[in-house]
Amino acid sequence: MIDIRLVREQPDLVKAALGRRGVDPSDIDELSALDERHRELLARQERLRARVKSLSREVGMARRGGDGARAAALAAESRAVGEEERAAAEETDRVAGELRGRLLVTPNIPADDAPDGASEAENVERSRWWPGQEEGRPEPVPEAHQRVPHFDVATELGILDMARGARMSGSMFPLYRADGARLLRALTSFALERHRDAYEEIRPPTMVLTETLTSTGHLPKFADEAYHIERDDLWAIPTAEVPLTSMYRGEILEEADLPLRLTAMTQCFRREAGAAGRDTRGLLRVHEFEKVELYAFTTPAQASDAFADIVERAEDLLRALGLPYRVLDLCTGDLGLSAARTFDLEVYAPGVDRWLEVSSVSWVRDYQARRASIRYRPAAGGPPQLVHTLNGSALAWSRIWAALVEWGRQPDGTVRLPDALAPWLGDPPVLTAR
RNA sequence: GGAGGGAUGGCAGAGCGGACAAAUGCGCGGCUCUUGAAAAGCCGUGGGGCUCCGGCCCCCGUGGGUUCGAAUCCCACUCCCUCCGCCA
Repeated sequence: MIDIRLVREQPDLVKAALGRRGVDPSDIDELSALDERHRELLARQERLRARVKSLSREVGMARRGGDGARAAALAAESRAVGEEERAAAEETDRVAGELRGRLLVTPNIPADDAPDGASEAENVERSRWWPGQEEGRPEPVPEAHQRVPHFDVATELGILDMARGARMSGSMFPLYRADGARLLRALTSFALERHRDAYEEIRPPTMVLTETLTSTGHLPKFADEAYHIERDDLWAIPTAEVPLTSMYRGEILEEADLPLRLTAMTQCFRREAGAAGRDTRGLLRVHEFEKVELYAFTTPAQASDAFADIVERAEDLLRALGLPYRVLDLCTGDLGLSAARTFDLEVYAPGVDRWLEVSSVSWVRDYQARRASIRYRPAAGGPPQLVHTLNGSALAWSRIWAALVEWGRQPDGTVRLPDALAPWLGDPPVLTAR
């Protein structure tokens, strides 16, 4: 959530900032009006409440003083005021609920340096990398044997079985086999080991409460994108960001403990309701995939370093895997609801001839911390402050798997993988037919 | 799934209808004493909202209810602990 006080005190600033991402200024006016109405109602309710409390105290004193008649009269008056208060509270709650509902779907204020733009077409490419770039070699041109889509390579080798995955779960639920499954396992170990120096490894639950999914901003607005188990009212997580944010929900951290950095590999579940019919072949878009996430709770001052660190770690993995990639600075029109700034990392996959998003690193400022009430006690004293949260994938495996298989395909049809995976897949690491 | 116990501030733990944001201890911060430290003593120390800056209101797991008045009584739910059952 954005801070309602900012809306109250500097509505023009909020309108300008959110206008950059396409929010109608009248939405902000409505927020202001609801807020003002809410405060009026609250003040009225609290005056009544204070009256009830002071009358009740007098009842007690009168009774102890033996003045039964006076006590009865005061009690009657208090009861009347109490009824008035109950009615007032009902209206206050109604307006408060409406205000909260609006705030929950109001997007975050974009960072000043996030590029302006209306859609993904206006994202800005910040950098590009390919193997050998440091030695001055040109961008690689894929060979003919690398121009085979991963789903065909995988069928040849028997390492991915989408048809049988669909048999048990429906389409877009991949089933990896043999070396394909081993590759996935190797990637997770490879990444988690590399993050071990600074990030605590977590294995969180992957089914969460409604409140947990609301804290990150996925609810209420994007309920259609998530799987929901109705009987137990639990949601399948779309990313480890969701449980990790709630790890410290409602807590006050010590500044000395910040930045607090976590990493987690989890299954990620996405209904992809808005993309039905798109990218239905292979691994470009699936309902379930594995991803290693990096996460940080920081003070505001630590946030930009933490952001840079997550981006650097995602890039480091891609370089170690030898995959050509580019870094996109998302324009205001393409930012997710909670994000103030986001860098997407995309790898080029020669078989499908597409850039694939394999990481999205976001600085959320205090937007999720306010929803989740996660604060820190400043070392210098003073009241608790909201933390900043940052998250990023490093990395999402299904698309990495596809890119590795396409780039690594050799003329004989086997797949040569980067040496970085040798500890898990043999030296040299090669995927062969099942 | 069954039986029982529990949920209070950073932690431990009292409070069981009336000035309770809540004893006490620990922890933490400041001060005194001391060459310094320790010990001792004194003082302070939860969060949130609104405010005409005087204050006022809310928060004792969550949500309802009873009452003039609820941390305290009633109901429901959640979570934790112990035992039994079942189970990867």
